[in-house]
Amino acid sequence: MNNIKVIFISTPDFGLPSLEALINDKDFNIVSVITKSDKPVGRKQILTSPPIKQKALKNNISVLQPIKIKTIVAEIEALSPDIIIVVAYAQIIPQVILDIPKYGCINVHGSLLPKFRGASCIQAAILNGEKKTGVTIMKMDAGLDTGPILAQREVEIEPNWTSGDLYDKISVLGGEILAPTIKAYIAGEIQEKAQDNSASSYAKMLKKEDGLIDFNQDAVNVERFVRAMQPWPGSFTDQQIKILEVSGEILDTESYAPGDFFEYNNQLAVKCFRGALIVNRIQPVGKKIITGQEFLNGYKKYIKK
RNA sequence: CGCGGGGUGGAGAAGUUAGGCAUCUCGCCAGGCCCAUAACCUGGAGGUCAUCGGUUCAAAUCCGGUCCCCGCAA
Repeated sequence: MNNIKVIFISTPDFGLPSLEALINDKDFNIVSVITKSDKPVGRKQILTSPPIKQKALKNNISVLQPIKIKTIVAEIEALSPDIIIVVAYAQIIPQVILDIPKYGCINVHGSLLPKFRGASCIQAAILNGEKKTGVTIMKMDAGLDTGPILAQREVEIEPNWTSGDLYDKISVLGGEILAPTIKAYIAGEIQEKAQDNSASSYAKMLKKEDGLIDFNQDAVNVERFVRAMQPWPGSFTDQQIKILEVSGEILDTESYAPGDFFEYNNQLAVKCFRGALIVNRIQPVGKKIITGQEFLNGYKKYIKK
């Protein structure tokens, strides 16, 4: 099997390893890449292309950037793809498009389905305190991440990993297994495995305000939360202070209220509902990222005696 | 010109609203205390207050220009 006509749909750099894998495999012929429109980015609001578009153009692949994917059904039909591959596109693909390719639409998803369906699957795994998660290649159907599974690969979650770390890992892993899985699938060598809906969970898309830390949680949960919200949306207190990195767990801190900053063994600590955490890196709004010790030295008004 | 915060000894901050001696915590150096110490005590060095200009008897502080950093937004 060679010269498989592929349309690749993705937007963020999460999809880059997958796109690269298809580009480097001569059995695939990428007839088009579909991604989101260019957006103004940064403080200067410079119009910037999605990373996927940049990669595609560098490899002379034509790029489509519809506002709504529904508007280019005819174009997709005209390309007569054998298969469509979707990696983190942030739009629902309508049934009319799912029906176009002979071999259907394939999705690369950043969790071990049926666990953590939805947009923030990676953050959810850390937030939930999972020991491992992974990547799933599945056939798309009308539901949200409900289609039959073609392949999965597991990743151990290291105790200090942020969502950013895990994201990188999973995106690379997805790129590694994508091409072989699709070839095996087209060759009819894969038995599709239906998802066990009773074991499913759903991780809804995060918003900026979801990064507000709830110090009425136990320290162990707050620590996971801080890692899960890194690098986006970040974790912050209601005092306009971002907390970037915490560690450890202190148990004998009865005299403070949840959310209080205090000094503990010459280090900055923050009280949670049960236990407290050492704060390693912190950032008051409008200021640079500083260490807990620096915060202790300079921001005395925030420190409870 | 998308909105907003900031630049003060080596680090992090206060002081700017209302102009009037350069302040605090930490670090550094020296000495002391101690069996000993990252603990404690005493003393010391280290500043063109980002930068350029203006107002004033007097500017970190008020006015104008420039450079740089950060948050929001994406």
